[in-house]
Amino acid sequence: MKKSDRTRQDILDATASSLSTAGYTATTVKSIAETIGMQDASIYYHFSSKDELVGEVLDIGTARAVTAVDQALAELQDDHDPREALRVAIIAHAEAVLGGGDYPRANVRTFGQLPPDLTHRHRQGHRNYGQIWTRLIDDGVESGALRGDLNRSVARLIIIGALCWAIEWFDGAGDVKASDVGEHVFQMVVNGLSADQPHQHAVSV
Amino acid sequence: MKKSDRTRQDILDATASSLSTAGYTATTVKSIAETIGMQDASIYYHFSSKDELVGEVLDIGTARAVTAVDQALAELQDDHDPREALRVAIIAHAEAVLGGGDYPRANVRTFGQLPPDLTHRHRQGHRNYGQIWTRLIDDGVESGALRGDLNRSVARLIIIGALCWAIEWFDGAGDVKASDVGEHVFQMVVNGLSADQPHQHAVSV
DNA sequence: GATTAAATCTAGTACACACTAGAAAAGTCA
DNA sequence: TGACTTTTCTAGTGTGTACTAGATTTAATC
Repeated sequence: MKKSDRTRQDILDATASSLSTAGYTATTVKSIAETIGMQDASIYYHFSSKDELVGEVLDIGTARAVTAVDQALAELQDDHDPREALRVAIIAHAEAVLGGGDYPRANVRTFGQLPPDLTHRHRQGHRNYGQIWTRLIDDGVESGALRGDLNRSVARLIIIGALCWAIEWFDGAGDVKASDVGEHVFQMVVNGLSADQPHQHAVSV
Repeated sequence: MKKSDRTRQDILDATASSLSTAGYTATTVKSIAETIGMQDASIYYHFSSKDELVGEVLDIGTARAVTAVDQALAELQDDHDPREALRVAIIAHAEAVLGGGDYPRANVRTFGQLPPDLTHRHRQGHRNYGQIWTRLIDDGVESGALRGDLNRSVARLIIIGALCWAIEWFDGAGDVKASDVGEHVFQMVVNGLSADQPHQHAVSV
C-alpha cells in the first residue's frame, strides 16, 4: 500500500510541474512517466485516464488557493478595514499562484486550454472561489469603504484577472517577489494610480 | 489571382475564428478546411504549414490592436491629462480585444498555448505593444499625475493583464459592453476602488 | 523460502494529426 | 475550342497520442 501512495504522489507532482510550465497539450502521459522514470503504461495502474489525473491536480490546486486566502483572512483582526481584507486576500492569492507550489500554478496556467469535460468539472470550484471575492467586495461597498458606482462582478473579475495573468509574465527569479505583485495589484485597484489620493502610503519596490 | 486571394482570406478568417474560441490545439487544419468547405490538403496550396497560417493570423491581430490604440490616442487633444490618455488607450484595447473582430481575440486567447517557435516569433510584436503603455505610464508619472512609488513595469503588466484576462469571462451578449470593461479597468486602476477619492466621477453600469 | 498480491514493463492497438504527391477539376485567355 | 495556368481533390505517409492486454518483475506475508 505504501509504495503505491508514494508513486501516485510522484505522478501528481510531475503532472503539476509539467502543467504549470508546459500547459495541457504538451503535458503527455509519456513525458510525465519519463520524469519519474517509468513507462507510460504504468501510469494507468494509478490513474484511469490522463484527464482524471489532470483533474485531480487541478482540484488540489484550487483547494490550496482557497486555503491560502481563507487562512490569510482568518488572521485578520475583528475590526479590520474592508480594504485591509482585500489587501490580505490579494497578496495571499498572488503568493499562492505565483510563489507557491506547482498545483495552483497549474490551475491558472491551463485555464482556457482544457477540454470541455475538465472545464465543466472545475466550474463549480471556480465559482466557490469567486464567492470569497464577492463577499470581500460586498463588505467593502456596504460599509462605505469602497465605491458603489461600479459593477461589483466586473470589479471582482478584473482583480482576479490581473492576478491570474501575472503568471504569464512573472519571473520568480527577478527582484519582484510574488507578494510585490499582490501589493501592486492592491495599490492600483484599491488606491489607484492617480497621485495624491487619500489612503495611499508610499510603496518601495 | 483573384480567386486565390479570396480563398486565402477565407482561410485566415476561419482560422482566426477558431483560434479565438477553441484555442491553438483544437484548431486543426482539417477543422479550418471544413469550415470553408474544402479538403484539408487544399490549405497547403495557400500556406506552407499550420504554424505559418496561425502566425499570420496573430500578426494581423497584433497590428489591429496597435492600430486601434494608436488611433484612439491620436484623437486626443494636445493638452490632455495623462490620465485621459491612459483611459482612452485602455478602452480602445478593451474594444479591440473583446468587442472587435476575431484576430485580436485570437492573439490574446492563444497566448500561452503556442509552440515555442510561434511564441518567439511574436515576442517582438508584444514588446512593441508594451512600449505604447510604457510611454503612457511614464508620461503620467513624470507629469505628476500618477504616483511614482510603484514599479512601472509591474503596473503596465497588471493593466494589460486585467484587460487580457477579461477574454476568459467576458460575454458580449450580456449587459456589460466591451467599453464598460475598459471603463472599469480605468476606474479601478487609476482612480481606485476606495470611496471618496478625488478625480472620481460616478460611473453608471 | 514459498505463495500471493502489488506494481511495472513489453508490445502492441487505434486514432487524430500535420503534411505530401500526383491526378483531376476549374478557371483564363488566345 | 484549345492550350495553359491555377486551384482543389483523392489517397496516401509518418508521427505522436492516449490507452490496453498480458507477461514479468518486485514487494509483502505466511
